[in-house]
Amino acid sequence: MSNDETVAAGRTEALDERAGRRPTIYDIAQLVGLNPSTVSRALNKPGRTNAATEERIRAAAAELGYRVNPMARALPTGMTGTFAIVLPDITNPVHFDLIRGAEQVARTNGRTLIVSETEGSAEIELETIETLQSSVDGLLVVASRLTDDELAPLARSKPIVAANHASQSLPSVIPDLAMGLRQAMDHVHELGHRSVAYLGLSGLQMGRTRWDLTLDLATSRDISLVEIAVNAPSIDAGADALRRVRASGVTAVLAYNDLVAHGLLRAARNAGITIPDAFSVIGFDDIFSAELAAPSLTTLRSPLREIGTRAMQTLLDSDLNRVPSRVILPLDLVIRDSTAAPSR
Amino acid sequence: MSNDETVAAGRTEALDERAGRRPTIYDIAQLVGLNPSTVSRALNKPGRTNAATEERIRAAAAELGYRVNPMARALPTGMTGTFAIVLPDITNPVHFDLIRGAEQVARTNGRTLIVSETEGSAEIELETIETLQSSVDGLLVVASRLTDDELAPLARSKPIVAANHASQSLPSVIPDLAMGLRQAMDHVHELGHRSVAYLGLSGLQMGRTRWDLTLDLATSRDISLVEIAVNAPSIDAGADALRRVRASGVTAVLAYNDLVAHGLLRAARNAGITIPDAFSVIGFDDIFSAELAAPSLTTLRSPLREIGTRAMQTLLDSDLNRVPSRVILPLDLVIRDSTAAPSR
DNA sequence: CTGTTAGCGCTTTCAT
DNA sequence: ATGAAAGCGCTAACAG
Repeated sequence: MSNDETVAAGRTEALDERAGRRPTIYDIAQLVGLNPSTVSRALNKPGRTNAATEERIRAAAAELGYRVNPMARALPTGMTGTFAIVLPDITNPVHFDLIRGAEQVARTNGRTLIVSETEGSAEIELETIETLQSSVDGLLVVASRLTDDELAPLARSKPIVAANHASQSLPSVIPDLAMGLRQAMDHVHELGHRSVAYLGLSGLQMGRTRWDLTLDLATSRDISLVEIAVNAPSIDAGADALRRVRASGVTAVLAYNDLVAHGLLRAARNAGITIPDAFSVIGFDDIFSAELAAPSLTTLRSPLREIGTRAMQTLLDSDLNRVPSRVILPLDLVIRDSTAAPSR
Repeated sequence: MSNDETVAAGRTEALDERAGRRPTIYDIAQLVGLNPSTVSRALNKPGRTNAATEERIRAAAAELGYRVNPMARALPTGMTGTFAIVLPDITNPVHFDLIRGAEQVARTNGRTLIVSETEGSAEIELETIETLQSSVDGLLVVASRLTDDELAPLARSKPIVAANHASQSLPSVIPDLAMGLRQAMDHVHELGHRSVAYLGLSGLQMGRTRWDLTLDLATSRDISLVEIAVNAPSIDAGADALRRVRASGVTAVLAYNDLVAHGLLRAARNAGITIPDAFSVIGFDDIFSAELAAPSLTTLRSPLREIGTRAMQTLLDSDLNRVPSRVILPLDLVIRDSTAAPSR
């Protein structure tokens, strides 16, 4: 009889039909002779279906190499299983550790991480967040260029947590600046420095706070403080500042971050200036290159990775209408070779 | 009459109904009194709809703050507008520039980038790719731990391009190893070195190729070459190798990458050994810290960023059934202070 | 040029 | 415990 042939043809046809296509719960349902909704239940709500059928379904799923389609799931549930981290500049090593921490937590929780860069522009940041919002379950904004007033309304549709910068309206995870700066100031004070420069990005919110704190600490220690502006948190910007540092006559400088400090070190070396003889340098963050530099860099170690993990954790169990939490992580001074007693 | 009231009530109701919810094309359609499909057309296929209505629709969309839902779009089209980059270790600075390049190209093309780490495990990599596959339009695999045979079938459902490592079956973007290594060998040879160590990861495919190339180059220059294995492409692994390097009696070493070289430099410094007096060191990649190190590192500069951009471009205009392209980018030796003539 | 209709893959009531 | 049916937001024939 041609019965066999028909069956065989039917099978081949079915296989052909889904050639290339990834199997769906319909394919599984057909294979085990059940309804797709049962397959869905079996796969996602263990226990809410007969143990034996659940087994059959799982077996069929495995056989077909089935993977759930997150997009299709996102539509009815509104849950995408992915989070986004948006930051000004992927280049900055500071952000790497932070991304790494966030990614690790996301991954171990079965979530996916989208990384997006804003080039330090507020408009791009706004645009990015709005675009991403329907694709994610939440956002991590790092060193945001947006104001609290701009961020707050955005956070009403999907949770947003601020990482590495404070926020009134958002949950945030930040390093304890006051603690760190106090240690830095104590250190230079004990070494005998009385004239210090702060190499900062005056434009940013975090920059301002840091300056204010530093000024208070300096004043109370009878240290004179000058501000020298750098226009970017980068190596080159730090190198550019060398002339002004020298001109200022200070004996120690607190750099906005390690990149800026690296730039200063590099420029000094190229100019034949020896550090810490000419002046001491303290960085911020303790990126991996800090200890490799010549001289190795005294710096405030920011728990970047932990900031990333804590921020992602906060995001994972965040509840849209709950009072914003604030996590403040300790900051420690790592003393290396770029600081010493002033030579004059 | 209560007509006004009714209308007003209706309006408020409609507004209430979509409170919190992001507006959809249905909301726009309702607002302008047209069919959702017309809205879809107006927004996506400019020209295929009456100019006036298109304008009205765009205005309404803007008024409501409409944003397309990529998930919803992905379902019927199969296009998600996002790509994934999967790599062994986000920590590795080498990957940063690569990510940065890829992200930049993705973003300027309106695409989103998912970053995923595999911890250098082949199983995790496989799992990751399979999971991600339905969420993306293509994958970028960096320094894959999977074999060509494993990768090839995966690449049948969504395009995959290999970055920074060669592949037979996949389009790939790689640095010109032969060119780079030749320069490195010429450099040490000219300096007078005749006994060199290669500090490599013997497990990896790329590691093997590099070793083979290096061996050929050494042999033809009458340089004796020994292999010293490091178990990870990391600073610590490099530091661990110091004893073996010293024991080998070589006068120059080619490190697997800059991290390994950094580790060696650091260990040497800690042990009071001066480089390049004791032995010369050549790194690989030219990550940003290479020039900051003490001594600054002679290294093969890999066009990491360009590898990232070219790979993403390849992915963007990749066609599932086309012969895999291969882009080979030049590699240059950057001579700094970690290499010098042998002192013995 | 615009409307109708069906469907992408999955979840979720509501029945049975 | 399982099935039937509707719907998430959008696109894509196909009609008109």
